[in-house]
Amino acid sequence: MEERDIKRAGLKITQPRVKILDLLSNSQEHHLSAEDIYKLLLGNGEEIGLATVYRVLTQFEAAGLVNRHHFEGGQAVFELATEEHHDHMVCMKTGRVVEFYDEIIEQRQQELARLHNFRIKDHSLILYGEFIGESDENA
Amino acid sequence: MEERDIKRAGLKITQPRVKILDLLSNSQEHHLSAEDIYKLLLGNGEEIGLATVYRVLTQFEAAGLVNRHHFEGGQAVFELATEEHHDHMVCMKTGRVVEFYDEIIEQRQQELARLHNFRIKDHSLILYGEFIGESDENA
DNA sequence: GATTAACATGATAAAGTATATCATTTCATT
DNA sequence: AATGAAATGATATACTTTATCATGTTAATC
Ligand SMILES: [Zn+2]
Ligand SMILES: [Zn+2]
Ligand SMILES: [Zn+2]
Ligand SMILES: [Zn+2]
Repeated sequence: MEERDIKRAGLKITQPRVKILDLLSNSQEHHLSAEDIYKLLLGNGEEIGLATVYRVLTQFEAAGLVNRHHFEGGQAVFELATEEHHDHMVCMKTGRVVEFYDEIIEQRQQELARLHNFRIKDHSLILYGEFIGESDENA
Repeated sequence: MEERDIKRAGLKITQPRVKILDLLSNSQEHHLSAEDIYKLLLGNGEEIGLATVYRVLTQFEAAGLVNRHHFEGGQAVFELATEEHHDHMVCMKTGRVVEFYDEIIEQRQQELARLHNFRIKDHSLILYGEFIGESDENA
């Protein structure tokens, strides 16, 4: 994701938009809440408003540049939409997020939808638990 | 679910608790938000406070009497925990909720967890879309 | 490069969902 | 019925997100 993509979305290339896209592209943990992004940017010495972060993320989502997920814990998290579709395992101790994709599950969803005369537009599969043998020291 | 279950949970049998349990037991749509419950009870002429509804639902959840789900749309919804585990399809037009259970998906989740050294404590699978050939007249 | 109109930002207000507080009421035991 | 413990409900507060709007920025045009 780069400036090209912002323009392609019909949005002006502004500092806040570029900064947010850069952060999502380069951050180690790439599932970030709006507030995470806001604080990380402030920590980097950038000037940005929280309202702008929320607004831009919503615009990016509408443009298909980012995906929004509702993990438990109040705040939605965002990630770049560069990767293929995947679902998530979330560690309840450390907050660590691992992505996975399983063709069998995806196909069964379609099959179940068909059985119920349902057309799937989107879905959310989140496994909550913990990684075995992992401490929560860096939670 | 009945008064017996409230007592079993170590809670006093009070009017608000009984009313909420009755509503969840007898309501046509049994996935209700705290505010749904509050307004339905008020509509029935019952006197109850919104804070009590939230408090009681949280207690019921902790006691395993109800399950909480985070469908999209801000408010969490609750349902009695009498049924076996199931997942949900949610119509984005009408709000209609259909429950399903698929052994293959459940087993694949376990398998994927094993592959990632993950112990599943809980999971959430929600399919969003629409039921084919259904209008949104009573959305 | 300057002009300019449209667009974007950010401080703040406001909305929406849920929890905390606490004086009063209800429950359940004696 | 008396009584202490627990629960209620009005309200305040917390928390996440969106709306408002004066000001600042972008990008197209000259
Ligand atoms: Zn999936
Ligand atoms: Zn992801
Ligand atoms: Zn399931
Ligand atoms: Zn259900």
